[in-house]
Amino acid sequence: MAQDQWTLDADKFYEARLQKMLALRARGIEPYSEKFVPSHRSEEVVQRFAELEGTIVTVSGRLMSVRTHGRATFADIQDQSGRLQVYARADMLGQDAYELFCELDIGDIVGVSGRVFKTKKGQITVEIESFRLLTKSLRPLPEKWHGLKDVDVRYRQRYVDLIVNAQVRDTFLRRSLIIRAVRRYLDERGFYEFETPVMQTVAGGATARPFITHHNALDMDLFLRIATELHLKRLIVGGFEKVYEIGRIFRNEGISTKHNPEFTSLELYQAYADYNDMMEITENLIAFCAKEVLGTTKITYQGEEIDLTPPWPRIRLVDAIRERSGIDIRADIPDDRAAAYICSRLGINIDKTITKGTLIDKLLEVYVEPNLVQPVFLIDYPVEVSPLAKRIPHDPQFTYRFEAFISRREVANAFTELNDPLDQRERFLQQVGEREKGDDEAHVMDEDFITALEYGMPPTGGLGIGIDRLVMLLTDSPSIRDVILFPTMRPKA
RNA sequence: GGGCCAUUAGCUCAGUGGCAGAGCACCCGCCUUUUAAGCGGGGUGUCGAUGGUUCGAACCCAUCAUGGCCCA
Repeated sequence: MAQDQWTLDADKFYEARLQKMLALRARGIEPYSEKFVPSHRSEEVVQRFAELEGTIVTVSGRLMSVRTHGRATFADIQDQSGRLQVYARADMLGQDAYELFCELDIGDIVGVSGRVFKTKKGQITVEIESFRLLTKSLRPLPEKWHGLKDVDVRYRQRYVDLIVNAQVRDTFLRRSLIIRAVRRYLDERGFYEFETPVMQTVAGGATARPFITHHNALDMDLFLRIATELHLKRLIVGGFEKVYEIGRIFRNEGISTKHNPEFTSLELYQAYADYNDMMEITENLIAFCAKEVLGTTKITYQGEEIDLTPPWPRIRLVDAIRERSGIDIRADIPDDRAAAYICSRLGINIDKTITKGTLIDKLLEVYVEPNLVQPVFLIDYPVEVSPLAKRIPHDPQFTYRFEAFISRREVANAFTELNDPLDQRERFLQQVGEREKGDDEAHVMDEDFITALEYGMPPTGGLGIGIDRLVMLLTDSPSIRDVILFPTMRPKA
């Protein structure tokens, strides 16, 4: 790393800029200036040209391109809202100031004041009367036509990506707006946002491998959370009735276009509700976000039209699997032995131990998911794969659980929460059994959570939504790395 | 974990065994309403790294590194 830095520092472009910066300072021009107060954003100057024409405005931003014509120069400055053309004339600024302006480099951050006008070609422009260098840039920006494409550099140096790729800037602004919309939707409906521990002695609430860290003073290992579920339900036990958390989750799994080791989830819990209420929240919340950010519930994702308008159809998981694969979960897979038989019959390969649960996951993945383009709720999941969901009383091998799918991807997972402490213990023990059989993603025992349930948790509906996947959907992004600012990367050699 | 592909100038990319290339960026000169401004001049490089083959390697081989796509 130090070597890398040294190599960069030896860079010829850097050297030239550094000398330029030092020369400015020697002349009494501070290259890292202080507070500067613009009167308008560049976008405003363009949008409100009719009223601003002829008036003096002050704008600030990064110099993105320069067109010099001898005694006059055009340049584009870019602030968060966009780009604005500015125009510097020697006769207006005076010889010294004009020459100083010409010494600016692309990438420098400047503040300018001047009169708003329109050029012969109709370009809205600010004719500079005064300007100040606010920050000298010592590194050259990528070129103006093709921008920055190298994904390795784009992710590692996202700041450069954000400077030169307007599309990327737009995606992350939308991400922020989507999360704002989620909060607004929930806050307006009486939900309270809480924060629960990221470091836990037991990482539960999902089936996934956790990251391990170490607390020195206590000399003990801690796990980074894989879900917010069990703590939020403790809050329901504690008497809060509508709670949610938008937070970072960590899962020690592979990295792909759909998986980043750290990602953001929304989980919410509502006392005295059930999974039907969660379905309503899911479809309305996602439709609300789409409307807030895109102005419509009819979106295009990777070339496919998707209509998010509620209500979304509800299909029982058993029916979906039977319809697509011909396998009837109830009749054909009574136990793990039957599951193994089905696997060999269908030629399905499962890299984990074949159980009823893993086979159902596989059938879902292979036969059902590829067809789920339009939003749909698959409901009533088998108890084996749903250790925290309440059983359906008249059909106890199944639970009040659903997953919402859009564009072949799971975007929400929810259930009527299991609040029977005895059944919960039984389910945990079942999971511990799976773990002992070698499934290191099986759920762990959490005695304190059971104790909480023993104090009594009201009937409750709970919902989890993957924020990153939602953002991918609403920004038409093919990879999760397009919606995570600083995705996990190996260090550059 | 496996397969395939990529890595050449600041950026985007050509270059498949014989002097290291283009456009933009950058540097120098000219140019007062341009806008992928224009005109003239200049190549600024550890060809990802390390070995090997060869008279000679950016190019062929091996290993490694990072990234991408597909599979598990």
